Amino acid sequence: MNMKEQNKPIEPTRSELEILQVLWEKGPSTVRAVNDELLKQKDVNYTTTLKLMQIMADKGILKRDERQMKHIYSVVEEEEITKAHLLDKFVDSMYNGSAGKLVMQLLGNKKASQQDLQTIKDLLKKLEE
Amino acid sequence: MNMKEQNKPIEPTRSELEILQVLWEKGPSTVRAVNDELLKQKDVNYTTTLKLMQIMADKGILKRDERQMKHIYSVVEEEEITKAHLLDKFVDSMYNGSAGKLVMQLLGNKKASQQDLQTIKDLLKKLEE
DNA sequence: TGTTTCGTACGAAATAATTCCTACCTTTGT
DNA sequence: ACAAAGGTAGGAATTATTTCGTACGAAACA
Repeated sequence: MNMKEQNKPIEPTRSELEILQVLWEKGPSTVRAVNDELLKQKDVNYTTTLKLMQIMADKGILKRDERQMKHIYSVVEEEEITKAHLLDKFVDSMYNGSAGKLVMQLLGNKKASQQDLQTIKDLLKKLEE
Repeated sequence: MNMKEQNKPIEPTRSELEILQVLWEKGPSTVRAVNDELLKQKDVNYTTTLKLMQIMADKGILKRDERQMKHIYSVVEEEEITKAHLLDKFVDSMYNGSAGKLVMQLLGNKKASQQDLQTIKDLLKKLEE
């Protein structure tokens, strides 16, 4: 019944992304749990979240375990895969595909902490080998 | 007449982003020029692009020079500022604010070329000073 | 000058995304 | 057994975004 399109990478909408983030952080969850999480950030009705998650399941972004009355939703695609894809798209469209340019901007920003710098240095060292 | 909201950072929609990209690359342009550029990627009607750019001007994302019949549109905010803002948002929402995590993913990807790596190393060296 | 081409303005239609109302079922607690 | 609380399912309403038709003015040119 579901019109899944597993081949094409997903393009979550803004709201869908919010839900993905909760599920990434919390792991498989009920709609209630996701909604409670979202409520910490914004005002949202329970059935709105329900509907959204149903739609996402329909699209194949989420799957759910219906064995219990309280359905458990989880993310279909690996978190890292989805993020990698979104990052690629971001780099392509914003930095013309140049990862270097992106990092340059990132490090030029306040966003990069000392710890980040160290992480990156270590990573580079590892890549040398 | 314009409902500009200069204070709040802009949240361009998907289509608006496409237009911004053209303007970033080509500099101030007519609607015709932007549309021609977009046509290389997708099928889009001239008046669609016109309308979109008018809306963007209305929102304060673009400004235009109406002195000539062929209006010239340009981007209001510095390219770097907008990109930095979008990058920030991306890091925050996808990597919980950790620039390090993002770079890790980036370097783990095929997306980072040898040149990118060198760029990043040089940048790090410069930051040390 | 007349007509064709190219431009803007603007409203409205078509789509996409988001939100919520209502119905109805199950579980829980009295 | 009954009421209250908490679930799901769907449709419908709303809002945001995208697309395009039509009107009409200015420029190009035969």
